Amino acid sequence: MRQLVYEILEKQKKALSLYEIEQQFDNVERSTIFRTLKTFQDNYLIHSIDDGTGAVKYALCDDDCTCKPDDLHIHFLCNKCGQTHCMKDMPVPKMDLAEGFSFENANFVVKGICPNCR
Amino acid sequence: MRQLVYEILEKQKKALSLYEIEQQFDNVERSTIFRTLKTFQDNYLIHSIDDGTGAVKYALCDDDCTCKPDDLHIHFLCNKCGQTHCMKDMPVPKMDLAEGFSFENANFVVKGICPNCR
DNA sequence: TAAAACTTTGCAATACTGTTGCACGTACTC
DNA sequence: GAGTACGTGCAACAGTATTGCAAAGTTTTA
Repeated sequence: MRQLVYEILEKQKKALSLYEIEQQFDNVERSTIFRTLKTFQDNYLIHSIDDGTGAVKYALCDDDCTCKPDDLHIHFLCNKCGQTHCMKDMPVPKMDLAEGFSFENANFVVKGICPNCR
Repeated sequence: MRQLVYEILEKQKKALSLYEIEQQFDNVERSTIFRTLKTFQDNYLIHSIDDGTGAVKYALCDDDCTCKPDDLHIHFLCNKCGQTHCMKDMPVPKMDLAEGFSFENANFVVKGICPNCR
């Protein structure tokens, strides 16, 4: 199961939701995939993205990814097809926060139209 | 009803979820507030923020806000108290997207600890 | 002013995603 | 072969968002 889920994520260049992964199988329970993804996440194999569509999406981490603030990159959500792309070469810019605010994490989702949908 | 909801949002400096607004009333239906907020949103009085907590939050727009890409600002979610602050003086940085991607909108949520929680 | 038209509200029900409890089955260990 | 650990599927539940419908309230119109 873990191998299969991993392969599905590997094949895709985009981030997939639990539901989308489920669709790739004939007869596998949501909960099974859910727990597989959770295992992956606990072991830093994947990262999850909340792109605001209501469904969390998952994508493989790079080999050297530690899922720490330094590794954060931007995600792109296409308003037309709903696909979420990892912009792994675009780090989330560091912001100078107002006095008293400390930085721990960030979520930067850019929305627009992807090349396939123009 | 609209006046009351507006006043609640006006009083708060942070963004409120549907549930939090509901708490401010004694006996008002979620759906009523929901539709009120929707009306506000349709008329560009408020903007909604999905900070990844699972509940969408709402905050008043500035007078001159058009809710267009130029008006986008950063939001800060405190990992301790869960409150979401509008950083209205911090615009979302413009990113040079890869070839073929067009920009329409963005959601930039910074997470950390707010001054009250340190 | 009374009827008609429209708006707002509350209740109930539903959708969707995520999450957990439990039982069964398989595989591994001794 | 008994015992243990793990993975899977089913069913149920949680939380938020959303909609249909009817009753109540408000405005318009003749």
